[in-house]
Amino acid sequence: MALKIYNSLTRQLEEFVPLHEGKVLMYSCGPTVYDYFHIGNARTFLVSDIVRRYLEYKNYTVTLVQNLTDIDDKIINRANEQGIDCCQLAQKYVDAYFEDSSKLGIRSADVHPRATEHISEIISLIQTLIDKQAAYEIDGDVYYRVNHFAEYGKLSHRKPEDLLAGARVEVDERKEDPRDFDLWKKSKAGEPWWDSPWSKGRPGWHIECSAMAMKHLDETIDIHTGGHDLIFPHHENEIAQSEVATGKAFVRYWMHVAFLQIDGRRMGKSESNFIFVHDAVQQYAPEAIRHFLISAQYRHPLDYNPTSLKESSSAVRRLNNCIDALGPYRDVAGDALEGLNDAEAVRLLESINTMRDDFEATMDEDFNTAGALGTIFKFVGEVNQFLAATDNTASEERRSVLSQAYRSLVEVCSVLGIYTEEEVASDAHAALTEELMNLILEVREDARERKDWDTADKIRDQLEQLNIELQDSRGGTTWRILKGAKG
RNA sequence: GGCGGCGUAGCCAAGUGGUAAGGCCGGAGUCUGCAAAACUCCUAUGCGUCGGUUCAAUUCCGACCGCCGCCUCCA
Repeated sequence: MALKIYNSLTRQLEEFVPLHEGKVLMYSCGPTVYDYFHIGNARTFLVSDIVRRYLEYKNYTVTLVQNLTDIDDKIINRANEQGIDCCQLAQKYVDAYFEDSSKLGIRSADVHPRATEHISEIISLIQTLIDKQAAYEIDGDVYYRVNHFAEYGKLSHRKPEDLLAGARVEVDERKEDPRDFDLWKKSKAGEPWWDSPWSKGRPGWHIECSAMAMKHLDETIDIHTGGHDLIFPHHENEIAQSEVATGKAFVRYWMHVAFLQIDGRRMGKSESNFIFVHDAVQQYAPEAIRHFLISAQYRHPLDYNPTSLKESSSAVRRLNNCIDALGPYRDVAGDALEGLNDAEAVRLLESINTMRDDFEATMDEDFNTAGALGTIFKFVGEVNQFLAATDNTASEERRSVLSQAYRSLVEVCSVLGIYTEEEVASDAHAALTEELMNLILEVREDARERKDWDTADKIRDQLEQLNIELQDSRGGTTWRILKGAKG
């Protein structure tokens, strides 16, 4: 099956063929670290994470680079407000970025380059552009000469004249053309600066991504992801800078993530209607937040509201219940599933295969995570049905198929990050917990024998307070520590 | 003005030229001391409106209505 990606550049679904077979070079636009990131930002980061995971699932070797913009007007302003150094401010939010994104299960990129650590690469790229007449210096500032690049506007599908007509561009009289943008900004008093051939100053916003993508990946990369708002001007400018500098295509597949909305409006820093991931993870389980963020296809707007998060929490609980129920079969050996006699087992095996095929077919269509969730939950229902018809003395055949169901389910859920396998609790502490629980359950069982329901219910209720859930069934009482109990 | 997106059950959301995945909530049952979980059944003759093409459209075409976004920093 072939993966297809919607390429913003062509506005079409295209079959994904990486430049180098089996290898994918991927760049994800990361945060500007002047504040915590909100769940709208998280949506984009999460999409990158899932694209990467799915490509790995398809056996590609992925190199993912995600930048950290650690010098910028907003950082300077915010640092001034707080009376601290830009570096301190940036470092604080870099740390927060890693902490919060890791809570959401977003894996670190292979490289997280910072703008301030690539000043020399940036300067040399700017110099190349100047040498090629694609940039010019005025009073220590360097501007990109948009007119020099005939294809300017090809990503955002804008005509040069339209860009002028809109004319919300701040007019700087010194620029040759209002559309020209900063490559290097001369520093004003009190601003941080780096030495350059033109002035003591700092890089413009767009140039860092070109420089760092080329340094850590290549002059042509396969996939570049970012929020929809970055199409213009950020990514348009990246193309202009990079392609003039190298004479090569910069990015082969551009992916842009639609906005997360709140109350029907875009969640944005400038709208003051955002919810920090930092706060959301206090309230909802990471898997629930992920489930919510991927419950719509990434190119469709998604509206945030507490109800949706609650729905996702419930959905994730259903999934966890199913996987937990499969847990006991996890380590059953054997793939030898030829010649099954048990018709039910055969049917479940077919369900497993169907689920995997459907999952892949759906994800192959431009990472349709919402559809993928559908296939997973359909399968959950089938597994539950099978389990309901299977008692504790399941046959070897059934145990083996259940084991396979477990592994398949965990694998696809891991691609989406909506299920995290718990570390095997094997320390002394866990063993003690186990024994204590056995003791408690034994006492409770005695109470139940006597029909002393008050005592039995008291034990159950108080354990629940400790996030331990008891379930009485014919086969006895089971317990488990609730995951994602925040929701 | 230019470019783009969205409108599918109470809510969220897939999807297809041939008759609507999945989740949540709700209702009725099974199981259970009760609960929880799970299971069973029920919940859109209809996919914004109006036209057109077609044997057949929610799916294609056109018009319209409503909502949103980008064109300026924002994922």
